[in-house]
Amino acid sequence: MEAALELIVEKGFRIPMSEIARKAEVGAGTIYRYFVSKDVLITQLHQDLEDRILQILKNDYPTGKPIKDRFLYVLKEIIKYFMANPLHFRYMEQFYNSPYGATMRRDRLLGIAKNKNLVLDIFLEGVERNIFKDMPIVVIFALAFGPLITLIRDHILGFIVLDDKVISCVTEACWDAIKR
Amino acid sequence: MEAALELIVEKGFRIPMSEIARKAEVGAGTIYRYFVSKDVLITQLHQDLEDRILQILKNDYPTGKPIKDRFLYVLKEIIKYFMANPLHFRYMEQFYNSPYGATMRRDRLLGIAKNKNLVLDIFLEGVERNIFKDMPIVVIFALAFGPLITLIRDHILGFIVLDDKVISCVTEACWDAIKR
Amino acid sequence: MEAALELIVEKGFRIPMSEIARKAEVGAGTIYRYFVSKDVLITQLHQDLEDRILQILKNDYPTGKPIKDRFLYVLKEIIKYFMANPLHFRYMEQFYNSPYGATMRRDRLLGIAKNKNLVLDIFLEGVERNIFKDMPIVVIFALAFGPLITLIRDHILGFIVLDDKVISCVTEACWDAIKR
Amino acid sequence: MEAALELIVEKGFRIPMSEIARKAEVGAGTIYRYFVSKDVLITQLHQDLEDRILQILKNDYPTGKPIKDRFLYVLKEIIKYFMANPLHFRYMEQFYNSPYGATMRRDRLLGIAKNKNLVLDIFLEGVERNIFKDMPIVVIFALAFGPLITLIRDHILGFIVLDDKVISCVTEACWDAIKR
DNA sequence: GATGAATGAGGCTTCATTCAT
DNA sequence: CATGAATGAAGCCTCATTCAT
Repeated sequence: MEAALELIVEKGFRIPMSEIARKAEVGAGTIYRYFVSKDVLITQLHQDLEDRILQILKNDYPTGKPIKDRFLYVLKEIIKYFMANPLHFRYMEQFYNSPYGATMRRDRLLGIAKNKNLVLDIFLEGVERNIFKDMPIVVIFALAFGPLITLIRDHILGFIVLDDKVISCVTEACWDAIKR
Repeated sequence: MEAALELIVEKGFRIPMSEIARKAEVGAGTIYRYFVSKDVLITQLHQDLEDRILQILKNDYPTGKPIKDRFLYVLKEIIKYFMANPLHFRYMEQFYNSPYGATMRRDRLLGIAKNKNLVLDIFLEGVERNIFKDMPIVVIFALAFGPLITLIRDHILGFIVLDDKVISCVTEACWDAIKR
Repeated sequence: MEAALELIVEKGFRIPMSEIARKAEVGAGTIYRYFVSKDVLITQLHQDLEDRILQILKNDYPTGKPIKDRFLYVLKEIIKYFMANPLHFRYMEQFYNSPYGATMRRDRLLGIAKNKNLVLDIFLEGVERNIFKDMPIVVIFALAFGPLITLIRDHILGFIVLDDKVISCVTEACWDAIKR
Repeated sequence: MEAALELIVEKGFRIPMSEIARKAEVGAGTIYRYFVSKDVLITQLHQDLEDRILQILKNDYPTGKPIKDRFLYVLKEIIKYFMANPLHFRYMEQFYNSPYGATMRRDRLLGIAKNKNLVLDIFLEGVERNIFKDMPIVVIFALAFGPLITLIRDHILGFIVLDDKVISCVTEACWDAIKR
């Protein structure tokens, strides 16, 4: 999976299985003992990455703290995760914008929708308590997470250095965008 | 190109040339009289779409109006364009997140960076005059356009209806995110 | 199909498509313009052979002649056809005794069951008019055609020369086996 | 061998060795401690089945009885054996009509030719004493055993029920076919 | 002696591209 | 200029066989 991750990020899903095998230093057939097909490998890899991110978000989640704290925690954690794992980000991006991700096709890009106990709750609470602007949840989502994706990509491509100061600014700005 | 656009949006770049030819009701070889290769067809198609969007932004551009007016104009125009041409949006998304778009790989997703006379000017002006927050231009970009991408996708997928009211709310929220 | 026939008879269904292509002096992909898959090629080839045999049986069929004449005509015609086309016989044999033929799996080996207007009629008439022994049609079939298969194979393998005299003897013997 | 028999009958020789191993509840490599290769396994299995049939024919063989008794004995014994062991019949059929059986390719289908002391003797005696029609031994073979094969297959496929009465009829009919 | 994970040659099939008509 | 049949390189996957444990 490591080899697949690296090669797919570098060359796209068209990478031949044989090349993945070579990079992983195993025989071509060996892969098929663990993944029924190329499609399954690709989907599985996505699943794994998503699970990992969700796990990270759950660790140290500041349950009970004010809503703004929790919101900023999630944003920062996601930014930090993808800064530390740029390959994961690039993989997710490719996956969602390809026929492979076409089936799920939700804005689960950051594993958000699935993680109902954490992120979704923040938004529901924010809307109910009139802390957020009066907009559909989906729009709140877009305002809060949309910039992150663009920004992380820019960081990975080297167009910007995301230091703590910038991260603080940006996450605060996202808060500004959705707060009433 | 019309046939290619529709098929690629539906099935991805893996669509065979022969199928594009069939949909276009021409012979398989005919395509090669107009495009040297499949790659060229795909790139050309992207180029065409990008040019069209830029052209639209230039029409009725409110030169001379206040910066906020110009900012909102650009955002709304982009939203309206992609709402009217969902295939174009989906194509662009696929293109950028694939090895085809890997060479340019700038955040030219909306043809913005290229259009230096319009959009970039707005941001430069906003930063210089201390209207915007004190952040790198790239970050301003992300805050302003990131949500749009997510939102347009949601609209195309049917998760939300973008009526004039929502559009106004969102674009205003983007303004909130970047304004000081 | 000619190339496939010869190679399959010689080496079995395991023959690679690439080899069939080479023998047919076409590119490997060309076959797939005419047959969706190897399975289809194999099944189609069987179908064609069967149709040809049925066609031959219909030519010069002695309608109206006594039942014994018609019976002997069919047997002899089949023997003569396969003597003239040994590859066809060998192909049919392989086909029926393989998973390919498993779906039909009837004793249509000689295209008999299908040809309801000719052969089946003979048997039905023979049983009704008490000319044949009092046995199920299926058994009559077996007695009449079973020996042919064995015999034709022996002839093809060179164990016996089927001249007109032997053919007459054998077909008469088949008649003896079923007549009351 | 049991597992191989069942699987090959069901799915043909293309069945993977690994599947045979699984059905036999042994490791994939274990098979190779008893059979050098897949080909050897397949051939050996055939050999075993053939030997078993020959053995059965020898038991209770009515040596010394009239030729017709001995003839009918052999036919009935074969029918009974394959009715009791339909898998064996199907295996033999597949084997002979495949490249595996191509090397022997004699009409040893029922292990007859090999069993010179029993079956062949009957035919030689019948011809010599002018009890049978004046035809080559091979033809006599075909007339006597050809129908059996067809009939047993029909029985296994469920097209007919071979009760004692039908068996008697058929074997008598075979006798009619070859007797002068 | 048994195991079963690993191997990699080889098979089927796809499809971008060519070129004779 | 259009056509579409032909091509064959290249990709995915299978499976007989091996061998370290």
